[in-house]
Amino acid sequence: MSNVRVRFAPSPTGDLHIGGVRTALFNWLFAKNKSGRFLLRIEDTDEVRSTEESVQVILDAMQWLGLNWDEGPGKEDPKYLPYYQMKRKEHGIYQKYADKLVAQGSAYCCYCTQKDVDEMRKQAQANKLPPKYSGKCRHLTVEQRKQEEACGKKAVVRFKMPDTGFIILNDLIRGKIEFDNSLLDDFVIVKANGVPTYNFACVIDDYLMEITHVLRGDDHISNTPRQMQIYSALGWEVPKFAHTAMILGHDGTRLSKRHGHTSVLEYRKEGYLQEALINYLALLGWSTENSQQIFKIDELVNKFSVERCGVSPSIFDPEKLLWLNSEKIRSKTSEQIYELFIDWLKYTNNENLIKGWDVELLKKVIALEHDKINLLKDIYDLVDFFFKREVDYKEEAVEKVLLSDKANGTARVVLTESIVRLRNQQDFSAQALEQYSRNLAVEKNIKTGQVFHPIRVAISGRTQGPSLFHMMELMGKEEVVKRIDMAINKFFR
RNA sequence: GCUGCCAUCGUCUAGCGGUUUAGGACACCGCCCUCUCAAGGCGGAGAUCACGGGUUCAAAUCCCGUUGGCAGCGCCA
Repeated sequence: MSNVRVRFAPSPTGDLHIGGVRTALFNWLFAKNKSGRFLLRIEDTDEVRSTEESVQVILDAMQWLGLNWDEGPGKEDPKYLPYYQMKRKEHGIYQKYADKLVAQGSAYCCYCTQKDVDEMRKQAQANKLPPKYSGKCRHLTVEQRKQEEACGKKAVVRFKMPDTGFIILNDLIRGKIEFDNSLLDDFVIVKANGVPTYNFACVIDDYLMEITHVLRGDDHISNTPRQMQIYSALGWEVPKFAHTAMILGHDGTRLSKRHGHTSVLEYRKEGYLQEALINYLALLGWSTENSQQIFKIDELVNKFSVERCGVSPSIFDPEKLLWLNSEKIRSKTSEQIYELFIDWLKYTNNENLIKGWDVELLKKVIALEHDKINLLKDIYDLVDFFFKREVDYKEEAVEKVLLSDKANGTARVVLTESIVRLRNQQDFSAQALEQYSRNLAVEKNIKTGQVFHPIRVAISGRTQGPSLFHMMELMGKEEVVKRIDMAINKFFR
């Protein structure tokens, strides 16, 4: 095992997003590829928006995706726990370092109100300067501080950014990026309520959890110089950073609700396979030399490298995801698809849909419809006519194949003849049935299609479906005859 | 406004100075297969490599600039 330690650190303020999954996936792949450890840390310092339910949803989603963590909630390592930031806060972890920074003069208490700060930012922006906090409270004397406290004001702790110099980030994906310190303001590291802010908690935890590599979206690039300054002030070694390009919606803007499904859960409900989502997301912002498209998870692990991550953002393409899903489904056995279908029904609370269905028959029908399944949710509509007592005759199909001028006469003859002859048909195998049908066509001097199609519609109610003769074989003589009879009664009486 | 990132077919991408009349994949179109629908096979269309300058014998590939897009600029993460 290497010493590589990476983490996925979601904030539990909603469902797990496509973008979040991609970040988690890259971290997971990186860890597996390097025989390192993948940790899950819950960044719940947003007391207003963080929820218990959201934590559970994220945990469930990660599990479903197979992005299992080596350390994190439920898999605590005594050396690094706890894995929830609010719990870590209760342990005084952040306060300790905030105090240290204040004591050594790298941070200070600030009593400015939200309003004051807004005003300063507006002012700066009006002067075409970057919106910065002015540093007003930087040099408060002990006296002045006491005075502010006496007024009942609660202080935030601000980090003192150097006024000069540059900080250089050597990004594993993008190379060298330079930041001008003077453009950055003294950002808050501890809020008035004593809770650490993201940039601070993140650094403290990454250090204490001995994170070696930080892989995250490039929307975090601008946070990096701030975080690096904290590492530096504390005399800590900076981890390696790798900023991946973001995933955008069809209009090229940051993926959000208005782009349709953004939550993993929605994809699960739609009947996407976990491996299809993983495979697709791996393709967004990462590629191999030969542009391979379809990967097994192990292959992904073996071939992944940050060096081959792209720098330009990519647009999420639902169509390609769908294609990958159908590919993954096609690569499974019908037994496996059956299992997945059952799991999906359970997950969506639809088990009653197939109540009373013959499981063995279902598996065989799935095999027959195999390459038409794009999503697990497609299966029901593809197979239900096998199991229903009453055939649901589609109006269009009946009109076109049974009743139209073109079909008129022959459809009726074919069905009435078939009902008698099929009843006496000894061999009900697909092969024999095909022979029977072809013979009938020759005998009546009509095209094979004029035999096949009416029978298809009579027994299934639709014009589309699996191989007719295999369908008949599976249904069995009794059912086929019954259905043809039903059709005759319905349309030719 | 400030700062940063990015720029190859509609989309995901290969490409790391000559092997490129720019390769693959999705989607699209056509043909074949065929009892329908799919799947599969074959083929097609689709990219003046954002633009403009350099560097070089040679540039999608290196450098500079321009434009455009996106992101960040919170006591959110």
